[in-house]
Amino acid sequence: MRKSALSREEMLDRLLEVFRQKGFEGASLVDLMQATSLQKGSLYHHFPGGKGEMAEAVLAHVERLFEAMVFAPLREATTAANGLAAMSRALESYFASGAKVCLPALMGLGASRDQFGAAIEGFFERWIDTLAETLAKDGMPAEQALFASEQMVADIQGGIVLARALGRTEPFLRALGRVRAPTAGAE
Amino acid sequence: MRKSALSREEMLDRLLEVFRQKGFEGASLVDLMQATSLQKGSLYHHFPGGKGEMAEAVLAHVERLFEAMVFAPLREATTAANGLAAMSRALESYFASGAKVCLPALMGLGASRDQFGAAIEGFFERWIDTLAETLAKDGMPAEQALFASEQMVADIQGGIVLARALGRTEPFLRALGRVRAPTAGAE
DNA sequence: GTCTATAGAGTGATAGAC
DNA sequence: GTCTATCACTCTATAGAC
Repeated sequence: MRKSALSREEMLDRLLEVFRQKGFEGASLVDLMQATSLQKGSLYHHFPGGKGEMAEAVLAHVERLFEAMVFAPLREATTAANGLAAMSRALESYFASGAKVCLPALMGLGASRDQFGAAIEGFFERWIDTLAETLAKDGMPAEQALFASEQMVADIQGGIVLARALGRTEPFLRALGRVRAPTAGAE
Repeated sequence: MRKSALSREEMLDRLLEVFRQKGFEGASLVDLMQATSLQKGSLYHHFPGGKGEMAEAVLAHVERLFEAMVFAPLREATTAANGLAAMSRALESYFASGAKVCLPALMGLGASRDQFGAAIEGFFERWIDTLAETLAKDGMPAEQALFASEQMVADIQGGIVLARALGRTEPFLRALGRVRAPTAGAE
């Protein structure tokens, strides 16, 4: 019984799902145990720091997922339009068309911001910066690209808020549409 | 029978502040007692349904605040530009320039959405609808006004998310700026 | 034997309800 | 203030791979 039943990746995926659904304060150890099919002792073996260390690891996991799914395609795109299209596609599937929440945003709004501020801040800074570099590929001045990127990320996050609040996915999908066609709204 | 030390309005204001800072799950009865200077028994006298009823009452309170501070000025404005300026001013002070969170948004993202979905949905629907009617005053077609309103609310909510996440108020203030000057971004 | 992952009884503290 | 349930967490034990 020594081999790990779950890979660390799979474990983090399941923990992420619990935190996304219940938030940090709302997620109990029992929830986390059930999601991973692990007992308390096993969870504490992997995360000696308890719930806090789990959340920290999950936030790092999310940033790795974004690096692979969003940031890398943005960097590799040759034109801004291509990059935006790739990002839009990735976000649509990652956020399940607006039904699923952005964990760094959720934790940033709540009280857990105090404990995880650095990871949350890093996540959004990296997103906005990477996006700005992509927009600069079309010759947009650096400062303008930064503002446009901030607006796009804000629009997307607001789209998720509205989609969740209204119980409809359209607000999120329309926000993605605006990002894909920045003729209206990016400058 | 003693006179209650706090008016109901004042009580709701203080409860709101706790829920804004800690979220629904994160707010404990002790937190709520301290914020209101009330004992458990007194709190349960005012809200027999416990924490859930407090949150319900606080959400209704927030909608009343918005009605007075945001929706009414929007309705009374003679031009869209005047309405947007009034809304922008009200939001800047209500959200303390981005340092304070929007409770319906926070609760909509978290698990408390299940319990308070109706109030959260109503809040945002009302906001978007009122805003769309204001934009229609300048002759914008109804459907376009609805999309533009949704985008504005999304941009503002995203601005709050980013302001909190990054620990800077500028993303929120810039979102308000875009709302005030809808030449870039509203259509 | 050692190391690693799983397991679960049991701790005190605190939760929300009444 | 009193209640019980649940909280996050500790500790010790065990099973199997090396």
